[in-house]
Amino acid sequence: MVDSPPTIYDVAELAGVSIATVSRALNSLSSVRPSTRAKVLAAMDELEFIPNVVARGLSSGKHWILGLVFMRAPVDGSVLGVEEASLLYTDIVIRGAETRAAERGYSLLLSSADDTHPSGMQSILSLTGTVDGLILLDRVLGDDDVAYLAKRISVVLLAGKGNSPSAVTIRVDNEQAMRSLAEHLVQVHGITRVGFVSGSSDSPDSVARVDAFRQAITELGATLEDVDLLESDWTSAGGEVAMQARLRRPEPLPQAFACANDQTAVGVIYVLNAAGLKIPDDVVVTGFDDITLTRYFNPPLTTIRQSGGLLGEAAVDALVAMLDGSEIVNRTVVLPTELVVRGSCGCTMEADVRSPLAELVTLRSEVGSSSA
Amino acid sequence: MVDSPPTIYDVAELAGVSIATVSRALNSLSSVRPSTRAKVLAAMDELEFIPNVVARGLSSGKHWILGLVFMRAPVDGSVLGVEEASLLYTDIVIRGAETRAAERGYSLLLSSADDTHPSGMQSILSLTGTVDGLILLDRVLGDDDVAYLAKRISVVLLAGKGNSPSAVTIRVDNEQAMRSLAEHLVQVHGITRVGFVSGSSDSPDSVARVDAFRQAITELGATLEDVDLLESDWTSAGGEVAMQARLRRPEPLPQAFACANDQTAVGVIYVLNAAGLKIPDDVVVTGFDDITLTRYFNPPLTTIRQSGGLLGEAAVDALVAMLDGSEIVNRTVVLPTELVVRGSCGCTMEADVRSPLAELVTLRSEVGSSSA
DNA sequence: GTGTACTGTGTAAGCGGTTACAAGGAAGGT
DNA sequence: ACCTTCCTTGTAACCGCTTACACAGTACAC
Repeated sequence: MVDSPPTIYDVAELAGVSIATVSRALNSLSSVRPSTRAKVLAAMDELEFIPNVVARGLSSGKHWILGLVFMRAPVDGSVLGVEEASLLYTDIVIRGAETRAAERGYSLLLSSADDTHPSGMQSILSLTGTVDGLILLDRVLGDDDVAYLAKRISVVLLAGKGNSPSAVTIRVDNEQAMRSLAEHLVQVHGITRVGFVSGSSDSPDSVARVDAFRQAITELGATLEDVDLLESDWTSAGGEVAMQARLRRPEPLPQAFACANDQTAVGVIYVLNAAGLKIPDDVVVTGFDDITLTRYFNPPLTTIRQSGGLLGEAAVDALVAMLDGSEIVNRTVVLPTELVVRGSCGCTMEADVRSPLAELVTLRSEVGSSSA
Repeated sequence: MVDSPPTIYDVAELAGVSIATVSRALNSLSSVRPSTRAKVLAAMDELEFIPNVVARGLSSGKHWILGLVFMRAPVDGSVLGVEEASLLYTDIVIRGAETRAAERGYSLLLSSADDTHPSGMQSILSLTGTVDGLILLDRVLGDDDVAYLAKRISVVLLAGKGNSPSAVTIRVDNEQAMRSLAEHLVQVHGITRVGFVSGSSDSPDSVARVDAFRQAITELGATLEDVDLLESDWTSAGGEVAMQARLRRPEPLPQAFACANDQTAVGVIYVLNAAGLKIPDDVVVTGFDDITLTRYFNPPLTTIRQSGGLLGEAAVDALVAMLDGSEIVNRTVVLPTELVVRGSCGCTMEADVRSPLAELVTLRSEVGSSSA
C-alpha cells in the first residue's frame, strides 16, 4: 500500500541482467547459467519480489483460476429465503472443488447466479477473461447459454441434466440411488405405498430423483399416488410446509416418504412428530445426501450417501484435464451413491456399533484403504 | 475456444474509430459524441465483444476481485478429518461475503490455507496481484504475517483476535454472548456448576468464548472446574470424543455444558443420551451459532445466534470502504449476538409457537422490518 | 586458426486494455 | 472574417510479464 511493489524490471536492474533473463530464471524453462540464476534469485529475494499473476496471465493466457458458478436463492423470494444459508450440500461441493483446485495449483473464483437477475449470463461471460475454465452448478444456465459459453471456454456441468452435448457433465447416480432405496423399502420393510418430497422443481437432480423413484417403485409393484408427491425447495422449512399441507388432506398417508435431501426429511419428520406420528413406526422417512448432522437425530436418518466433496473434486479434475488438452475425457461422469440404512426406515441395530462416531471411523478406514 | 475473442482493436476497426474512443465509450467517463458511441456500441454488439477484465486490471490496477482465505482442516490430521466437510459456519460466512461482494460488483476468490503447508503465506502473497483486497478468516496467519501483508494490500480480519494493529477486524461479541448465556443458566435455571466444551484451541473465537464464559460464571458465583473444561475441535465427533472421555472420569458431572458451537453440542448430547442421561433434565447443554438444523432436534438446542452471513457481509463492506478510500473505517467492528432459548436448557414453551418454521417466519419479519 | 554448433542473454513486440497529451473542428464572441 | 475556447477524437506510452528472434561468446572439430 506504500510504494508500488517491485517488478521484473527492478529485479533485472539490481541483478544486472535483462528482464528476459529474469523471466527465464523465474520460469526455469529455457537455459540460464547457474551463476546468473543465482544472481537473479538473490535480487528477487532482496526486493521481496512477487511475480504479478495478472500480467503473467495477460501475456501467457493462463490464469490459474477456475470459476465456479452456483445458484443463489433469491433473498426476497419466499418466506423461506432466510434459510438459504443452509444449502449445505452446495457448500460441500464448493469445498471439494476448492481443495482439489488448490492441489492442482488453481484458485477458485466464486460467482453466484441469481434467478431474479436475468443478466446473469452477462456476468458469467465477463468471467471468461479471468478464468481458465468454468464449473456450473445445478441449473444456473439453460442449454443454449451453456452451448454458447462452451464455445468460448471450457465448461463442466455439475449435477446438470446430464445430457448436455456441449460440455462435460458430472453428476451422481440418482437412478441407482433411488432404485436401491425403493428396493429396500419394498423388499425389506414390505412397504406398498410410498410418498416423495421433492426439491426445487427446476433442479435437474430433483427431477431425476422423482422420476427414478417413481419408476423403481412402480416396477416393484408398489404405488406412489399423485397426492403423495409433495413439492418442496430443498430446505427443512420447505419440508415442513409441504408436509403440513399434506396432513390437511383427507387421504390416508402412505407408509413411507422419501425426501429429495436430508434437510427436507428433517422438516418432514418434525411435522409428522408434531402431529403425533412416530418415525419409523407410523411413517418411514428417508433422506438424500448423508449430511453429518442427521446421523445424530433420533431416530438417525436413513439416507443415500453421496459425496459432495468428490463431486467438486471430479469437476475440477475434468476441467483441468480439458485445459491440459487430454482427449481422454468422458463426456459424462456418473458418481456412485450408497444406501445408508439407519433408524428412520425401521431398521434397528446395536446402538454402539452404529454410533455416529463409530460410523465415522468406519468410513475413514474405508476411505483410507481405498486410496492406499 | 475457436478463434480468439474480439478485442477493442476489432471493435475500433469495425466502428471506424480509434481504440481510445472504444475504451471511452465502454467506460462512459469522458465525453463521446452520442452518434459515435452508438456506432461503437453497435460494433461491440455485432462482434459480441466482452471486455477483458484481466487486461483492464493490469492497466488500471483495479481487479474487482476480493480474496477470502480460510483455514482448511488438514485432511489426514485426525480420525475426525472426514467431518471437516461440515464446517458449516465458515460456509455461511463465505456465502454472505460472496453475496455482498456480488452486490458491490466484486467477485470472490477463494483460497484455503492449510496447517500442514507452512508456505501458505507464499500463496497468499501471490494473490496480492490478483485481488484488490483480502479477507482472512479466523486464524490463517500470525500477527507478523498479517502486518506484512497489510503493508501491501488492504486486509480485513474475520473472527481474529480482534486486536491486530495492522488491519480492520470484524468479529462477534463473544463476551456479551457468553455473559448472557451464563446469566440465563445461573439466574433462570439456578445452575451453580457448569462445564464448557471448546472448539479448536488455536482458534481466537474458541479462546474468547472459554475466557468470557469462565469469567461470567465466576462473577455470577457459579463454578467451572478444570475437569469440566473439555477441548474439542468444532465438530460433532469431537464433541462425542470429549464427552466420552469426561464420562470415564470419576468426578460428578456439572449441571450444564455450554459448547463453543452447535455441532459440538450435538455430539455432546448424543453421548450423554447414550449414557442414559436426559437433556435437559439430567444435564443442560447449549450451543453457539444457531445453525438451522439444531432447531429440529429434540429437544431443540438453546444456543447463541450469530449471523455468519452478516459477518461476511460486514467484512466485504469494510474492505470495499478501505478500497474506496473512505477514512471513516472502524478499526474493529463487533457484531451483536442473541441468546436463543429453546428446550435444551430446560425452558419449555408452547410447541406450536416455537416450531422451527414459526421461528423462521418471526425471524424473517424482524429482518424485514429492521432493514426497512 | 577458421568454421560450425550451441548455449546464454538481450532486444523488442506483443497480451488488451487505460489514459495523458496533442490536435482537429465546431461554436461563440467581437 | 478571425481568434478563442471547448468538445471530441486520435496517438502513443504504459501496466508487468512472456517469448520469438537476433546476437554474442564459447567449445569443439578440422
